[in-house]
Amino acid sequence: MVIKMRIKKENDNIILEDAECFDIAFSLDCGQAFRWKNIKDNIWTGVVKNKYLKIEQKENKIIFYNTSLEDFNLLWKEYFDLDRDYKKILDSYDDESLLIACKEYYGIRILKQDEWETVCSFIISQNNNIPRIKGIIERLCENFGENIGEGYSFPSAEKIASLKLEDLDVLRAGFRSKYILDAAQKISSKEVDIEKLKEMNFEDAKQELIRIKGVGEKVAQCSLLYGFGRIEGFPQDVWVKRIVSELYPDGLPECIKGTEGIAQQYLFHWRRNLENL
DNA sequence: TCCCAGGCTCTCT
DNA sequence: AGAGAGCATGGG
Repeated sequence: MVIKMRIKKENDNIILEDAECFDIAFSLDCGQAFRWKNIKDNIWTGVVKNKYLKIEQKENKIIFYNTSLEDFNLLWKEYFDLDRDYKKILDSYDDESLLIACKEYYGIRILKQDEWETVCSFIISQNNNIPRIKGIIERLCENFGENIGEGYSFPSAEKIASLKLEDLDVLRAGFRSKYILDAAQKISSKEVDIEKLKEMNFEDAKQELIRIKGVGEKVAQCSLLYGFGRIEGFPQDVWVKRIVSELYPDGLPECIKGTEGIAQQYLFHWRRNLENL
């Protein structure tokens, strides 16, 4: 499969030209990742694993500042899911409402985030609102992550597992702190083994994740979709449940079979923004 | 002030 | 197995 885009190196930057179906603002701010900051216009900064990135979109170009070709190929290409043909997938949809959502928010991509970070982040997301989720995660990184010069990395499961429950009070995460600690302990001890999860089928992997306290159906689906690249995941939060009951009471459209997670992300963002009008 | 947030656990039927 | 209360905290 060949995806239409051109990759150029210019000074210390990587320039991506004519990438199809890639809107960085939609992708970074549609509720799947919580650490990206919109510093101005269409410029965003964030930290993934131990790398800081400043990224800008203008016209047909996306600029990855201070990025080596090696980092682009080894990290960012996967993170932004650049080997997947989103245009082809969206073109295959034939459901009326879904097409509206896809047209309105064309360019959302499913980010391939770090597995542990995703599990932890979506544990924090439960019964919570997005500004507060971002705040808790920011405090988690500043207090327990590593200073990488510009910003902090997301702390490892091992680091969090070494802490006491009351050490997490600084997060002001409420009842979620004990879940964060349990997730860190089970993952760092490999009682829940991330590497093995990657080899499992979707249902088995989901059941493994649910062994972590504070991880239920929804958090497990989010983890698999955003952290493991399992685009067949279909997390149903309050918004998606509304969509399903309003539009698809008799079942999801056949056309999204296999790419449910991508359809879900467009529908989620669309339905959620309708409410804010 | 009150309601609610990208839910889960525990308890009671 | 299905329903409902309780949960910590703070944004709007």
